[in-house]
Amino acid sequence: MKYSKATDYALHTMLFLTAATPQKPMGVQQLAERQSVSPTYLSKILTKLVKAGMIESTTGVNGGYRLKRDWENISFLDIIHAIEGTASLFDCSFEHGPDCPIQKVVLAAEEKMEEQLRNQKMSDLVRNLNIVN
Amino acid sequence: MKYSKATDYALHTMLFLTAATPQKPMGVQQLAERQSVSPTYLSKILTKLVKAGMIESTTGVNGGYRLKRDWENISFLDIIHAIEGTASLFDCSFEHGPDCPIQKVVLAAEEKMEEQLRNQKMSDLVRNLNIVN
DNA sequence: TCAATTACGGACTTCATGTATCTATAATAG
DNA sequence: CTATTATAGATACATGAAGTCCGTAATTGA
Repeated sequence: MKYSKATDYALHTMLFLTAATPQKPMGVQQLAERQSVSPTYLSKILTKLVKAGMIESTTGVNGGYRLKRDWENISFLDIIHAIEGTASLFDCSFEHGPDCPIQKVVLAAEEKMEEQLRNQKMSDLVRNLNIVN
Repeated sequence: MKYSKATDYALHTMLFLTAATPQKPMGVQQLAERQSVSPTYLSKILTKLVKAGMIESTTGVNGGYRLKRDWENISFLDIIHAIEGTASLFDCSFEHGPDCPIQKVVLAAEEKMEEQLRNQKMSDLVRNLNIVN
């Protein structure tokens, strides 16, 4: 069980955009080069972030991706959910009613992890960084 | 990102064995029927638990699987690690030194989840159950 | 108006892994 | 010796991740 590389790309891109906070949008070309990933693939990932409302995109010359207002409140969990989906990481496939005791335990543990990821904002992380990336 | 069905099978089997605590070992045949899974497949899963030292197996007639001593201290995390492995669920594939701030955040969150799973013993769960499975 | 630039979306390929089955082997009880 | 049971290897299949290719749409600047 692992988070996908797409999540890795998304988190790093968001960290960079948060640290940069440029007026001008940044093209996927430059963003892709920083992570040694193909632009078209990264584009697909960033489109998910756009649809989740975290960033906005503009086409045409000088277009690209830029943080939206409220960017200071974007958490790790927001980004991860946008890429991985919001399904819980355990589904009891056994037939013993709706409340499986095992399911309850695992989901409670997962909730602890999500609580941490929800409390950690990207903007907080940038604030504590000297070197960027 | 999801826990595998194998983990689901392993957790349920361990819960059942813990609740049953039989003198006689229980054959994979019966264990498999309870979960509607093929015996040979479940066998492969249980072999992992054997190698992890949680249960022991005996071949031949009246053979099967049985809990080992110290079974009262087996945690959810022990079982999950035996099946899924112990690798962390996030690896930064970016090139910026050994300490990636993103990695640190995600791993700290994962540690919170593992802490819960480590504290929850199977035997504790059984103690609070009226109906078994 | 035209051309260059940029994001978006669909189809597709490739590869790794989970899930599962089948069969042969080894060990043990009676 | 035979039946029963776990173990291990080979194999097959489905699914999803990772990534590519190409056509379309929108926008800017000349």
